[in-house]
Amino acid sequence: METVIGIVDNDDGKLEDSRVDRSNSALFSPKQISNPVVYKLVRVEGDGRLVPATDDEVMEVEDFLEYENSDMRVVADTGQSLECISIERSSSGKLRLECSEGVSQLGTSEADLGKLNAKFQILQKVKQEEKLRLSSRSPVHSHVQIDSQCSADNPVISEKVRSKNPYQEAPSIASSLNYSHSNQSGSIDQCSRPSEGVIESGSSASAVNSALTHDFSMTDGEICLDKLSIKELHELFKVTFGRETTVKDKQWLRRRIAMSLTNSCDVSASTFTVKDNKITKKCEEECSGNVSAATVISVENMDGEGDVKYKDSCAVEDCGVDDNQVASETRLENLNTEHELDEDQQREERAAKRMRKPTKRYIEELSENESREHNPRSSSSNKNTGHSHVTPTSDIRPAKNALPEVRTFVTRLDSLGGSGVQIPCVSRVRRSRPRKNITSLMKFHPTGMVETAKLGNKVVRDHGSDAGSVIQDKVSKPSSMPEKIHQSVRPTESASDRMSKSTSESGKEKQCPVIGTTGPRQETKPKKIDTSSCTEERNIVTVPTAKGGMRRKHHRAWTLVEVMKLIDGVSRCGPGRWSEIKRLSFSSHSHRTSVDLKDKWRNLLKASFAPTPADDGMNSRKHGTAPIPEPILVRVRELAEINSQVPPNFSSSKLTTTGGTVNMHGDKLGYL
DNA sequence: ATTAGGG
DNA sequence: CCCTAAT
Repeated sequence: METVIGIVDNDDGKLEDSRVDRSNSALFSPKQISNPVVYKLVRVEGDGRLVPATDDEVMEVEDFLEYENSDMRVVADTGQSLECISIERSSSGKLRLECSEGVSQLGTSEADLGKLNAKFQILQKVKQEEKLRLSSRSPVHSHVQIDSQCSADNPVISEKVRSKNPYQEAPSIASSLNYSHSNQSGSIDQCSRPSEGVIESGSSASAVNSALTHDFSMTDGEICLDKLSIKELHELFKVTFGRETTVKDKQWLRRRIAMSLTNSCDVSASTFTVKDNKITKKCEEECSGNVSAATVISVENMDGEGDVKYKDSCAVEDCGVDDNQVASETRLENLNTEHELDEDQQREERAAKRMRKPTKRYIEELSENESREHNPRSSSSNKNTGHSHVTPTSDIRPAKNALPEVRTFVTRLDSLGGSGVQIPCVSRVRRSRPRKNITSLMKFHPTGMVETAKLGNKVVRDHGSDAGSVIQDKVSKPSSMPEKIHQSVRPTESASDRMSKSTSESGKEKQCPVIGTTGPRQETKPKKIDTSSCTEERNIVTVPTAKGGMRRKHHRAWTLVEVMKLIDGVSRCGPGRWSEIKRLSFSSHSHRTSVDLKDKWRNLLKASFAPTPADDGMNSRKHGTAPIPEPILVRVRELAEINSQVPPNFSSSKLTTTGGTVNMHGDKLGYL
């Protein structure tokens, strides 16, 4: 059996990584290849086609894999968010899903996961037993809805899924994992393709998958979590998210944890609806049937009224529509709240209680949250609270060809134009450059100026709050201002700015053409959501500009990993070839333009030659700016010398101190 | 479009 | 980081 993994980059479907068989052979050891499960990286086109990766793409992946130490793991770099989602098969044959925020943090995440895994392994047993019981007791609904992409292009898959024998034991359940991340990170679709005996050969892998997935979200997970005391939940939470929580709502905690553990998407509605025995069971079954079901569900809800679909996908006969609705809603709510976990339990609790119709935006956020643990997203959620339905920025319309229903497709009401035209929205892309707009408005429309100015201020404030306290942002965002304004201003500040820059404005706003009604299968790609926004939205500071305008300054601290990559790149391509380096070493990190690289290098140079960076220590760098390890500086120095980039002033004085390494290139040393 | 430099 | 001039 073959598993195809496609990673689609959010931005207009340009795919970030992809690989095909050949790459497999190159990257993996023979024995791994012989493994029944073969991971194939392909690019998923917007229309859902799977296209073999190009060499270029493969290279990118390789680069990435390098990082990951070549576990049998495929990592999809979301680019902007640096989110990594990997599916790894451990030696034990257990499949594990990982989601980490960034490469640099990978280690940590893994560790955490490891802990979690350990903790949950115990539970697994229980789970399995339970599963067996369940399966024998009631037939699992095999029909699962598959992600549109997969289903569209790979009918086989769906078929296979369907064919899966419900009565089989858990282990033999063939499941196709479908992860669709609507968020920026793009989506990862994993479809298992039954080339041959799906059930036999595939079963092992699939079983693993399902087991894995089920761990937390499913029955067992549920149950387990259910049984944990608050304290334990807190502990778990801490382990999971690396921070404490004050929330006392068990349910909430459970959901959070489950989501996180399952890589979010997988958390099925059941997770949330635990209370109801019935539901739980149903869910379990459903879950066991297919992980993707959950995902699908969420997507559907996004649509606005995805209930119908949910039903479809949810094979469980017991499930009442209401239940489903509730479940999904709840879930969404959670997602929504997620990002703000940090401190206010108040808000959290409130959110948990509140039930409101899911917005598309929520979904986006959800996905974002999933990928990135929590990210206090600026306000968007709150704003929407008021008028939940229309999300100015954009809506995601999952193309689910699978469903006949036309109405499922999401459309966005373009209030901006006031035209009231429904536009199927593809992705949330910058509609226009806010900054520019504002300025231009100010300049040209004296009348509008007031309003605009106000907006500007508000925006500024928002940003400030972003940087400062998230809470405030949310709470204080009355959003009394006309929605329109919000739209024009806020939306976008999202990341698109940078994204467009670095990613090549490919997407430049591809606003979807107005299409009255589209078939379900429409071309729009659900995935392209720019999740980056969340990433980018953080740390945005507005600084006054001489001209009276305000410019936004994003600050993303350079991680050690990035620095190392940079250095590596410089050593490979030489300084000055920033775009090259960008391509080589930073293809995955969408932000960080070549200019950024250059700047960083400049800084590094400065730092490396600066008066003994190390010694005084705390004095100079207490800010929390990591001191940049000597070795790295040394490396920089070396490179600088090699390229005769030695800063004017400090030519050699410090070099001597650095030690032998430098001397290798000796000619540079004045002393010699 | 990419670079180098200044701010 | 952002911006701009120079290539």
